[in-house]
Amino acid sequence: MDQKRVTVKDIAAKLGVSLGIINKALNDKGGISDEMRERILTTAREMGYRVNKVAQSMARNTIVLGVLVPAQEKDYFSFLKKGLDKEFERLADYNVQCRYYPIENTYSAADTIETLKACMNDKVHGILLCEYFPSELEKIFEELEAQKIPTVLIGDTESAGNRYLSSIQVDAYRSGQMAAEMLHLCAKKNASVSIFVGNKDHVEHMQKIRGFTESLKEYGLHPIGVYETYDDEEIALQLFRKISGRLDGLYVATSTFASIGKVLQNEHPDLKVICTDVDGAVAACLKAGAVQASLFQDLEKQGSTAVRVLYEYIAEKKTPEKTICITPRLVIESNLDTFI
Amino acid sequence: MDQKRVTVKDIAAKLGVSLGIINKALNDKGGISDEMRERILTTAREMGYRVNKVAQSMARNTIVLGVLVPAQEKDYFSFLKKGLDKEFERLADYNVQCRYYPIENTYSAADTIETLKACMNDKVHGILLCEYFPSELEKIFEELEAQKIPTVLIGDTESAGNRYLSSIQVDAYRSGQMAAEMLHLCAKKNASVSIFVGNKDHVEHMQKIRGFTESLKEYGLHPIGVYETYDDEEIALQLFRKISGRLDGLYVATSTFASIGKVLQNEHPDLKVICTDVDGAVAACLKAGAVQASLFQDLEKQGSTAVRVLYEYIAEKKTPEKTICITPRLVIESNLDTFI
DNA sequence: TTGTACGCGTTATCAA
DNA sequence: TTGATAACGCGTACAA
Repeated sequence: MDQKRVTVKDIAAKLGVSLGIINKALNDKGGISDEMRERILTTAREMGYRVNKVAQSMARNTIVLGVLVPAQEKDYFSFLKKGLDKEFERLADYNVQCRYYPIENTYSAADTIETLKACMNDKVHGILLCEYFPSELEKIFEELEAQKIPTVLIGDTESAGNRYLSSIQVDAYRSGQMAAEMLHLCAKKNASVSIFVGNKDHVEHMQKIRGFTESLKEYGLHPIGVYETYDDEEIALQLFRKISGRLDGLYVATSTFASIGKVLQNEHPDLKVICTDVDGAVAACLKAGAVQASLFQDLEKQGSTAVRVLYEYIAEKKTPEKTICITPRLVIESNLDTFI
Repeated sequence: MDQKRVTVKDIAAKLGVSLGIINKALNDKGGISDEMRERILTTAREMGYRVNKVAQSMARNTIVLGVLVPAQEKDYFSFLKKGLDKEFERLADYNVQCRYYPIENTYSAADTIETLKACMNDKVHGILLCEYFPSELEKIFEELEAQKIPTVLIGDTESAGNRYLSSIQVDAYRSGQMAAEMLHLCAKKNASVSIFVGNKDHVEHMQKIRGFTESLKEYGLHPIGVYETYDDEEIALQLFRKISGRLDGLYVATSTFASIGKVLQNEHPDLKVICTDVDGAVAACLKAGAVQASLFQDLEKQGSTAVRVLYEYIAEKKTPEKTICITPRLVIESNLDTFI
């Protein structure tokens, strides 16, 4: 740690060649003889050369990243955006520019394609896609691949085939497992439990259901139904009222919890409940003891991870995992304040 | 986000002055008229200037950080060191050097003072102290303060008076609270519970005791004793055998758990146990269901945070919190693998 | 008090 | 295929 780092200059001096040729060798560029490349690479290795990323980022051309976002930002999206902005903030000093491209209607294939084309026209070096998107996009993903524009997805990957660099996701299967384990810990033996999701069509929710029900077996808990709330508070409440009588434990795997939370405190003192994420309703119920725990999905981290992964691929040729899962974090009353 | 960042050059050009004077104004240096400073600072603000840290770190002199470590590394220390090294690795590109100073006997005031003096002789810009240390150090801390060498402590702060920049600690009080809450969730009502710590003299352990016992009251759990294991597996086991009969729940607030773990699985199926950190024994018991949860103290994060805080103070004049608490993370069986 | 010039480690451009 | 040189944004030493 004490001695100075080896620089390209040191290599050039040792070999008696110029800096330009060193750069070509180190970066796999053309216009250099095989012999020279070999010579440079071996001495670089011998001398323990490692590129200085800071200097590198100053010298190279600006990297431009295009981020496709929904034009009408939904509530949950603000957390994601916070993560994106935070990471772009950090990368600003690294000579990285971010360009946001709002999509009018994220359910329209035409809108999405149009926006992606605009992105490509602007010659961005990488693309970030942060919403569910329609299924007729195969063609445009082919085009992106042909133009070697790496694309990182947040969430759903269905319509992208395999033509994306990486996707950032909630570790949904594990969420289900953790919820089941927590219910196992705090509910009575052989308890009857249930799960509420938004929509079974959603891959993420299906994984939660799988993780949950598979773990239930191991813990000897009794599943009594999977219910879809369609993320509607009214529906959620009605479903809850219908089944709450024979319920010992409940995993609310979606953020639609407020309506249930209200009746929970007074009417169902013995019901054990695991929630998802942390909003005002969840926090209140945790404090009141009406909810035992919640699984914080850390959207902000998803956002910052997505940006970082894309940047590192472009700037440092680091190939990320095809699927990056963000592990949910366990929230209970006594660590609640660290999540707000 | 789209347009280019304002640089010192831009400010100089707009004002028709030189770069040197801009620098003096921005960095509170002498040899500049008040009027000029004012003029520069206001236009800098108007133009939205923000320093480019990357360029800054390349241009300035190397920052040298001294790290005092125990010569005989104890087991737990390797995790801390991992965090230190990781952060130094990251900062290497930022023109930061790290110099390790081993202390022969960390319980000897003379050894510690000698090492600190060596550190000062080398004109380090900041110091990191990562071990408990003796109590006769007030003088040397005064000297450090006089020489304006910022010092960050990891763990104990007793002998430093108030003469340190910041200290990084486990959030011990909260650990106690979280353990109590977890026992409340999984043990029966009015359960009798106990806590094992290493040593009551240790501030950190006292805080855990406080957090634990205070929370017990709120949850209606019955405390039946605080026990010191002196981090000795034998003692821990003996204590455990003595009281386990009348115990419903146990919080093992120190890493001394292996011996208890062995007898736990067969002999005490109904006892609820919360552990600290994750080693082989804890992992095995979590998998077997003999331990319900553990509180991961993230030593690695403590290490990296300490380095980062010290660096940011020196390089960016960012004054950190006097005490930085690392919140423990809840480990259960289904997220266990993410902690190893 | 202000200005000038050079250096940090790398990339990029153009000439040889 | 190779070399020389100018950037990138800032700090620093020294000259004016």
